[in-house]
Amino acid sequence: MAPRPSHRPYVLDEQIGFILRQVVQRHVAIFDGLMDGDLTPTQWAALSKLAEVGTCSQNQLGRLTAMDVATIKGVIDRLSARGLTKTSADPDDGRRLLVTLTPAGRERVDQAVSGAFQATEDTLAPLTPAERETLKSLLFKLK
Amino acid sequence: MAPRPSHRPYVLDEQIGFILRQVVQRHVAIFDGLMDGDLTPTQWAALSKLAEVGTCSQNQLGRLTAMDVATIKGVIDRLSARGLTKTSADPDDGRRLLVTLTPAGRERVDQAVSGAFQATEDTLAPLTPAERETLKSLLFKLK
DNA sequence: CCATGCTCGTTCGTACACAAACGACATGGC
DNA sequence: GCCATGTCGTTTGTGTACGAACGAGCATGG
Repeated sequence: MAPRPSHRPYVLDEQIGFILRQVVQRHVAIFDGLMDGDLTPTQWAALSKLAEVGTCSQNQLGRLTAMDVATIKGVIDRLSARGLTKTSADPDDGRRLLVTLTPAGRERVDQAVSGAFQATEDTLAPLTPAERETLKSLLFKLK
Repeated sequence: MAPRPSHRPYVLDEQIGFILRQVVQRHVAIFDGLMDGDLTPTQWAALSKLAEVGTCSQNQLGRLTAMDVATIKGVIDRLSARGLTKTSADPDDGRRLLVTLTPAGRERVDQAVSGAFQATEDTLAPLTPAERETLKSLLFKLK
């Protein structure tokens, strides 16, 4: 008797997690190249979401951008240090820290939008429009 | 004249980078849950690749696992500190640092393989087999 | 046999990412 | 009015991730 005809071998390069990591790496590299290297994808997520929804609490912004409380804090600290965002206490709730885009922040957003679109475009460049839709709908199911 | 009928709005949640980040987050969470929390996806990549190819140089291992030289160094340092890998100078090339799986490392790999398969399985659970193949082939083009 | 240029590994600095533990505050139910 | 519960933000610790600068070793051309 053969000792269990076997498990198929584990091939790292076929695993979805490993593939995803590489796709993200490529995307981040493209993104950084288009942003004069002064806005990371994470920082851009926070800024653009803030432009989209207006002032909101720090934790709320974290939820909207899929960031941990500790992560969003660091991101907002860095953006505020650069004068792109500003925080203030919520008069209605002593726990909340309200985050707002400064005028400089709004300007940076306006100026960065086209690069952000381009980053999506360049990342998806190897795919046809139909493939892009397919990919997005499949990834949505895995969120 | 209308001031340029407009840019479509930038909606963060539709951008491939933002979606990818969330998919990776979910995958990593699944992976960590299946590994007794003591092997990260990155550490597993290094270990399993080492099991696959046998001893190799540190930078080479980094290339095989899509890690920066600085990143692979940190990963190997931590794995070696835990006794799962071992490094030694290459007698044939004074620059190279050879990395090897220790017996304990090999044992940990054997014991972790099923969890690694399961992580892939659970991550892809929302998709049909056909969709999984489609997704993988699309992602491959974006690597 | 030596200069040039490449690769190897290290170090430093910055930026996510998350768990866990903590104190402050808000709110609903009693 | 008060307590239980839950939310908000902070801090600490660990682990990726990458650019940039560095020194050392190797290999090739001249």
